Amino acid sequence: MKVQLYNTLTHSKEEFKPIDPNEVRIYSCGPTVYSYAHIGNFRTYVFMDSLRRILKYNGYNLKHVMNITDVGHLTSDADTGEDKMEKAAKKEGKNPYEIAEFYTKAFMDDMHKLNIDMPNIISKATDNIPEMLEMVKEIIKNGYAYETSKGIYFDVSKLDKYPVLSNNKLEGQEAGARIEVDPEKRNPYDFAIWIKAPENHMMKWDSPWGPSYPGWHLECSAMSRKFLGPKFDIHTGGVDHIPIHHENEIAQSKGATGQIPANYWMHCEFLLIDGGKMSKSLGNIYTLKTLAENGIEPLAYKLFCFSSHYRNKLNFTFEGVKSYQKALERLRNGYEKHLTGTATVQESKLKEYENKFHEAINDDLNIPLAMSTVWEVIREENKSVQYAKLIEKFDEVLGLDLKNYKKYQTKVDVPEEVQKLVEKRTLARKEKNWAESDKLRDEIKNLGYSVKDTANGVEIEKIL
RNA sequence: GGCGAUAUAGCCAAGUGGUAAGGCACGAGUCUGCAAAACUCUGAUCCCCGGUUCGAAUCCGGGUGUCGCCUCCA
Repeated sequence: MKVQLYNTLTHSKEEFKPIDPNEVRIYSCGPTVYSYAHIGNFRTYVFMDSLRRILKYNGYNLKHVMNITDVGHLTSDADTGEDKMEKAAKKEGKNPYEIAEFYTKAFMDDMHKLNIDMPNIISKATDNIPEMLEMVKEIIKNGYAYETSKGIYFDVSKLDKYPVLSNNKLEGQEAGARIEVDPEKRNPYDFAIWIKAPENHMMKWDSPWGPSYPGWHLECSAMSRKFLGPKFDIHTGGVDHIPIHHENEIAQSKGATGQIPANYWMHCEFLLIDGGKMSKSLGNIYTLKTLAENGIEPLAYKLFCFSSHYRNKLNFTFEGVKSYQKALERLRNGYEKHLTGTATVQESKLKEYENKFHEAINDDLNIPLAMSTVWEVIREENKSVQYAKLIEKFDEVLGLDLKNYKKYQTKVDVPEEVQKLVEKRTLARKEKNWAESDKLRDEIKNLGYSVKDTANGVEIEKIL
């Protein structure tokens, strides 16, 4: 079955054809590890996860690289701001390497919680400085860069075409409207590929231009070429990367190798919060931890991401994400029911569901549509292990870890006080003393726990 | 000012020419001492106006609203 992917480069859906039929080569822009990643960041990694899993589902082998940005990402694109890593380090009283290590680990932990299928190569920018330096030299040699007092700048006017991804018309933009004009720059859109370090800069390396450090965009160009070669298949990132980061990455690669590094450029849309932008001033930058504090599992957030197509904005609300916490639990329930089912299902019926699912995911990752098929199978009246197996197969793409559903069933530590009340209530119920039993239930509720009488005995849950 | 996206039931949303997937909530029911949970059932003609067409949520034109980017951001 053909895989269709939307390519930002051509603004259209295209049939996916890998360069090497035996191995799809992918590069994904990874995190800048200067603070905890938020749920908006993770939407993009959930998208990356789906892409990986869908390609694998279609039988492709992957060689996939993701970078960890631990240097050179400035707080302003005017090449005047502070390095994010150093800023965070200053704030937390640590050195930049400690900051990077700490937040890289936090990031990996969260990725694991989301059951993200990880790229096989994950590499830090600071481990690839020689390759970057080499690329700077090539770009200069090829006549695409020049030196100023601040560093080495890429000359966008030397390119046949500068914005290739977006339709931004440079003429329509007012140079310096919002960023300072650097008189040494030849064109307003020229950007730093290599930056001369000020005296107090902590992360710096020797170079022909003295102690200095790389521009943010350079790492992706250098690392993708190092691990995947000058031309690979797919490049992923968030939509915000389109106008600057990916344009500049393409510019650098063209300057060094003469070609656009990837054939397909895929971008995940933003997550909105309550219909608007996520921002520090509104205090709505949520992390997986924030969600956990509200009783939302990481995998419920992942399922929430599946409610919308990756190229559409998705509106996050707590009400909305809670509904997927519920849905996740029902998904597990439904799977469990099939697991113990004894009905026999015709192969053709299974095939029909499988095709429907497969067609949806192959149509530019239409997971929201694919989910409707998943629910159809879950809700199938005839409970059958065959359906359970089919759901397991679907979960190879979804990555909701349904097979291990038991692992996620809430195990709460109940305080002794509550435990005693529960026992008293069980006794009262045995004696059919409903008044007493209901009174005890209220008392337990006041302590923050709810009791449910199920066929298998009493279940206690912490009220969130 | 430039670029772009979007407008589908209470909420989140899929669907790009043939009479609207799915999830959650609400309501009803089964079960239960009651409740909860679980399970089943139930709902929309698709922002407005005009056009193309045998036929449009789906194409075209106009309008209105919302949102994003153009500054760091996934």
